[in-house]
Amino acid sequence: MDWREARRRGARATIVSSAWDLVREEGLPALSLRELARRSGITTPTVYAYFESKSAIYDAMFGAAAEDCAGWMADPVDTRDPVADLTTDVRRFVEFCTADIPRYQLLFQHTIPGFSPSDQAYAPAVRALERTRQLLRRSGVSDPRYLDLWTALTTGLVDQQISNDPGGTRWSRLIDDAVRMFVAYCHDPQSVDAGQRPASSESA
Amino acid sequence: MDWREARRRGARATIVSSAWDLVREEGLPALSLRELARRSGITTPTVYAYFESKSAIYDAMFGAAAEDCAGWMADPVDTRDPVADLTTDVRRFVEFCTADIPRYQLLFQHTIPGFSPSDQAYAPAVRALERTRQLLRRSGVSDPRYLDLWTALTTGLVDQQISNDPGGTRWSRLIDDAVRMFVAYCHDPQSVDAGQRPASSESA
DNA sequence: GTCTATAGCTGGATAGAC
DNA sequence: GTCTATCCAGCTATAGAC
Repeated sequence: MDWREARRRGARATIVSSAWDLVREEGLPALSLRELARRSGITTPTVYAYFESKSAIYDAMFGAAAEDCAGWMADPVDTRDPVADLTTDVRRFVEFCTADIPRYQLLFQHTIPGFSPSDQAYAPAVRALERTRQLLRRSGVSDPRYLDLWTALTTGLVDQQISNDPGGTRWSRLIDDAVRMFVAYCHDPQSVDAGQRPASSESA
Repeated sequence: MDWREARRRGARATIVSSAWDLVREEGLPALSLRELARRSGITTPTVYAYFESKSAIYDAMFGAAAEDCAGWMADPVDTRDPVADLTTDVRRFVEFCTADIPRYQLLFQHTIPGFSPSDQAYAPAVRALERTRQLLRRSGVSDPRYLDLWTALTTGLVDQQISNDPGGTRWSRLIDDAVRMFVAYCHDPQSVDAGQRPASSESA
């Protein structure tokens, strides 16, 4: 392995780390190359020695965050209770997302005007989704429609938690309910009509 | 009613309308007072004759969009089938959100750095939520926790539809499933364990 | 690779004449 | 209320010496 290349990677990683520190404090759109250079102890042109544009920095930040996400979610959860494993998985996901909102915005919302991640930076997210797919399979859910329903449910919890109760637990504490609701329906979607119990009171 | 005041309101409304045209084309963060003035047929200082700051323009835009939302959702849905009414309501909501993504971003995501809506601009959103609460009640759901679960589920569908399949129907076509899943669980949350059916195949 | 210096542009907001 | 003219600040990105 080339030492020069290793040095270069290290310098890039330092800049990306400073960039994350910056946006955590100032917000995702507040990333500026001047301030980034200042915090990294270098000057703006030097930043361009490592990244060809601001967008390339966002891409490297995206890649690092996606790796963090994959690592955070990767711990084994196999307790021989598939539903409990699913619950653990969502809990981890919600914790990961709510712990760092700018990171969530870059990874899962498309809030930066010109930026979309490269395939390389996006790869860990694909792996994470595949892992979720397998967890669902072990719980007896394999219909791809239900995988979509699952991602809607979990990102909805995260989204509401972040948007309407940042730092709180108003939605994250609903994870157990959400998972049980989801699994029950996917296991027996037809049975729901039998349980219908329309309210008789109150109209218009 | 004062004619001067009416004129003033009309001019303000024109500017706000131009602002929405602009962000629909260029994206929410691309709103600039220069371009807004140009499109409105006036100059930048004149904008300041009607709005004291850029943030005030965002606030007026928010208020207009919130009124649009309330109006869009307000049509009666009473078909004497509460669950069908709920489904109609979600369908309307998803259509409203996906029809105009910058509008969705301003209303429901908090993506503009310094901006948060005034209480006045926010009021229609409160009314809409109250209406949803009543619809849920008519379906036999009154636990506030389940209202939160409901908002998570519906915004999750919108969020995934916009983020991962803009212009498509990959998530919006799951609305029926989502509503039935939700109602079934809320009507009988305890029954779900009975339906457990862990998959025996496949491990690690 | 790293710097100084700066180009080139766009932004929000204001002064002051009319 | 509306304009012309402008201030001042910030930004990305580059030129060119070392």
